[in-house]
Amino acid sequence: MADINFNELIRQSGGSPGEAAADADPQPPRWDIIELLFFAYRDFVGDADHVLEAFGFGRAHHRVVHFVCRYPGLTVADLLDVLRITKQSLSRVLKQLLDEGYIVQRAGDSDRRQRLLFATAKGEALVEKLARLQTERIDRALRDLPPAGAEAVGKFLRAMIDRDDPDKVLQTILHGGASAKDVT
Amino acid sequence: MADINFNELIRQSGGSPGEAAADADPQPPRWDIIELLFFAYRDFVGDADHVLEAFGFGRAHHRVVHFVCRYPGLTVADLLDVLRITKQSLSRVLKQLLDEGYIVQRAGDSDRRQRLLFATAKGEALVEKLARLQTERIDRALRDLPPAGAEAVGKFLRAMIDRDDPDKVLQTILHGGASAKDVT
DNA sequence: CCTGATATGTCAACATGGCTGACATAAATT
DNA sequence: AATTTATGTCAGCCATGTTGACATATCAGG
Repeated sequence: MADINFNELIRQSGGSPGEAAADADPQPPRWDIIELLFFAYRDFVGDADHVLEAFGFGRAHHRVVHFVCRYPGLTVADLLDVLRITKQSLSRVLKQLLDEGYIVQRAGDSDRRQRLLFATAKGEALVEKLARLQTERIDRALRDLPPAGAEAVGKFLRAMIDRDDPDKVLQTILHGGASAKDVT
Repeated sequence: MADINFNELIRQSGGSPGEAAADADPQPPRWDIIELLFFAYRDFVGDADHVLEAFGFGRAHHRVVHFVCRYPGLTVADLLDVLRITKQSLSRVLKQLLDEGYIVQRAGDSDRRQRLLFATAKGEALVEKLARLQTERIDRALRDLPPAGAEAVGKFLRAMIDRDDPDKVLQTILHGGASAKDVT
């Protein structure tokens, strides 16, 4: 293995000292948070990856069945807004999930062009299995924090999300509170 | 657009009530955090994506040049550990970054088989440009938190990362503190 | 009722960035 | 001298994103 001593090699926080020399470093890069986000998210989604592999699915399938399960009656258009992918990309994974009985469609009530999507019991079971894994990791990470700390984490994550052009699901998450029915 | 009322459709937190009926719901899924992580990370990396596109690069290039810039002298093997990809995948993007002058190689001192990687000024400029964008988002999100809140976010992210089989870079991040030289 | 807009589905082609397997070279190690 | 290690490279496959074009069903308005 390589024998580098990283502790001597880490780039120091200050910028290269050949610039204007007095620009007061407006916003020193948050190297720590940037990298922690990378590693944390990698391991977070990694939990699900192993299980998904056994089902012959990928992350794309997880995202689709997750949001359909969580927001029953979601239309295809809504799902496209949430995932921000093209309908061609969606249709590939959605078709598999439909064929294999993880999701069912129903024509819309007021608009019969729409396909309302619902997770089957099979789909719900998969989503819950995956969520359980990820929840374990989250609980473990929140366990050592005071209640105010856990609250801060939620606030932080919300504040990291773009406010402009939020889709309906995102609106619900940001404003409705996860088990909402108390939105005006 | 679809006219679903999400507030009526959100799946309630409790599980399906057809089970053992008295298993006390060991760990209710953290739907909120799971979804916030998805959206937050999507927007977080989205910042960089637009800039990268202008350079003809993708996320893979960003990760490589980022870690090389941050940990100068990183070997190829170390980089593979950090990114957890195969050398074939790495070589594709690494070659481009070398050809276009964002990164340079040098033979190792003690082991001349190794290729120590260093970011050029051009590479550093790109990394800092991207880090500045992401830092703005992070600062914005931390701004409204008390100091204890920001600390909680860091702790949370660290605790979300797998401890087993950590590579050297990760060791440094988790234990060395971002500007470390005080590790025994 | 006809017309145009909308919601969805589908075909074809392509790009990125993962992967495996096989093999080559140079340098270190034994 | 033989083996192992660090790296590079070729060839091909897979998952998942993209664009463009086009078909169908349905809604909505004159």
